[in-house]
Amino acid sequence: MKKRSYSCGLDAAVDVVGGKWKALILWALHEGPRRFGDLRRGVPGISEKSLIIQLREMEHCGLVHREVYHQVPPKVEYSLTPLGESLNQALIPLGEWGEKHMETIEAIPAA
Amino acid sequence: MKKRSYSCGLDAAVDVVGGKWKALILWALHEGPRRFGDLRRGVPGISEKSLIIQLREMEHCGLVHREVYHQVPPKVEYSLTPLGESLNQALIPLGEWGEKHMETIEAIPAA
DNA sequence: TCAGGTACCTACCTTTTCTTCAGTATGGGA
DNA sequence: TCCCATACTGAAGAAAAGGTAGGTACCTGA
Repeated sequence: MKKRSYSCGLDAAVDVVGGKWKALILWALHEGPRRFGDLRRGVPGISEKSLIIQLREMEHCGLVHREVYHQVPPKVEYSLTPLGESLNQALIPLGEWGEKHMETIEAIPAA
Repeated sequence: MKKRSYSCGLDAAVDVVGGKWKALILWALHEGPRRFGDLRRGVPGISEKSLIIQLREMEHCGLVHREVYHQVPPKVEYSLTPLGESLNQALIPLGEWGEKHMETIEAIPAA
């Protein structure tokens, strides 16, 4: 969250789910609660540090819920809140678009 | 475009439309072609430089079309390609989500 | 002759984001 | 006694993104 006022709904949504990882993390949670280490493996390429930061921010925004089990070794489960769930629904068409045009996208030259 | 392979469709879509501005620019084009200066005014807060860079990248990806009119003073129109149009469609639910939850989002404390 | 308007480009700098790597706490098992 | 696994934290630095300020080119009209 950086802004306080938005020019449109998309502006607000991008502010919340923008960045390199948030959408992917949200997506990785859509089948139910997952542990930290499990999430880390489920979002290929992310570093521990980034994952934690993103999770904290999304928790702060009310998108994900964090449940600590006082065990040794520690166990923490992350899950979607209803708000996170609704956002995830809104991301489905975007995911489908990417799926459909993935070959086109991959064929774009780097330079 | 930074990656060559994606873990899922959403990953690919985020790679294409990620960042602070691309989604907003795409959105601003959804009613038809717009001139550079017009776009600049239509995407509040963006700097000239960022707008140009984003437009170039999206042109490169085949999302927008750039039409130069050889006039003085110069006139350049940007419009959506069919691919850009389809991506825009996929962004609609996200925009609606943002619209619906904007008050909630704005109420999130900064710290 | 000279400012005006449009669509840029370039250099420089700051801010933000991401990664890497090292380290912490806990208690069970070898 | 020491190592293991998990879920973190912190420092440091690189890389990416963004902003600012200046300049270019062209023709028009004053």
